[in-house]
Amino acid sequence: MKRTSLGRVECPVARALDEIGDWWSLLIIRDAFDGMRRFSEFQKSLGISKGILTARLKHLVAIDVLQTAPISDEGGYQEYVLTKKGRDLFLVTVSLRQWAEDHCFGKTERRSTLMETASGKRVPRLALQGRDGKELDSSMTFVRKAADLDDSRAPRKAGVLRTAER
Amino acid sequence: MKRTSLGRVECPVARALDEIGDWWSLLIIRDAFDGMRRFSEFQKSLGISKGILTARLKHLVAIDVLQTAPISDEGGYQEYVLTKKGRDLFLVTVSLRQWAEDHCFGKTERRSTLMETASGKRVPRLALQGRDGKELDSSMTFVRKAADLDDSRAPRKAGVLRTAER
DNA sequence: GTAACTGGTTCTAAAATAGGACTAGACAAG
DNA sequence: CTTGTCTAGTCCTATTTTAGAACCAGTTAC
Repeated sequence: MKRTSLGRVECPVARALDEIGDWWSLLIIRDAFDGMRRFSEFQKSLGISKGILTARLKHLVAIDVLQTAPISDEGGYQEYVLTKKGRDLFLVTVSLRQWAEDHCFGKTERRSTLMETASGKRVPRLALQGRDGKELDSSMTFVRKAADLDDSRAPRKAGVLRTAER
Repeated sequence: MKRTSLGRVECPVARALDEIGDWWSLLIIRDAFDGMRRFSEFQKSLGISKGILTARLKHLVAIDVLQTAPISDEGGYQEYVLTKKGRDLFLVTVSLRQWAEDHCFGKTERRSTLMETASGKRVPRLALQGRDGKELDSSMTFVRKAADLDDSRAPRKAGVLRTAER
């Protein structure tokens, strides 16, 4: 009973999770953003078992999120660095970080914070701007299935999104 | 050897993944954004086993991402709707979606697309704006550990982030 | 009333994980 | 160049999680 693969599904969210949605990948990527490069650095930071870390790093290299590079000239150890594809996960980590800051910490709990180097201040809120410049939320969008290419103004199939008030 | 918990870690990314970083949660949330509410809708859409779906829904209700509501007046079936905490995951799904659109599809592969209801056009790119209004990338930020509260201009501890060119 | 559907629970087998023991090659000191 | 330590893994076992199917009680449809 192999874990079901989402690699060939048409929903991009599912494909993303198929590649980096496992328990450890995004934490490894977060550490890579934080400057870590060596096997032992990741292992120490995450407290992950070596077997799992080996498998995860191999997978991330295989899907071109990380790349190996010789650590000095020829022959010695190697390190893992983010590729462009890996660096492009930055906004994913930022969105997760901001969500957790809002919802997963008690008022008095300490947390690490993402800072802007230039200003020395906290990074501003991530926001999705619509065509008119105003902020978009989920109720102002819908998903067009790949099959509906000729029907670009189709409303959300299931009707109005119903949500809880709080 | 229980899966290691990240619930009490100080890094918000880790806490977020502790709550919703498992194999199915974000897909359930994606479907909820897409208007799904009933157990059977989720089960059909995801092709997930009922036992797992039951566990995942219970967990999402327990952490207040979803909420149950009676489907008609008293006694009948119930449905699952997003709470505010759940709706606030919108940008997480958008960032994952845009990343996968860029990196996980062949040129000719069909994909579903997130559309803006007002304009009928595709939702614009998500962008993180710095204090000066310019777009921020990972190299222009650093993580301030909770312990360094009094040291807000500390540079990234591990030095310059090294990445692969491509 | 009966048939089908909904929303589960329970079972088994397979896969993934944690944690530790072990090891080949790199590197450092003398 | 010899010894000792470090690095980056591999391999093993016990436990946990997952997939998939069977089963079941209450609800709705006919």
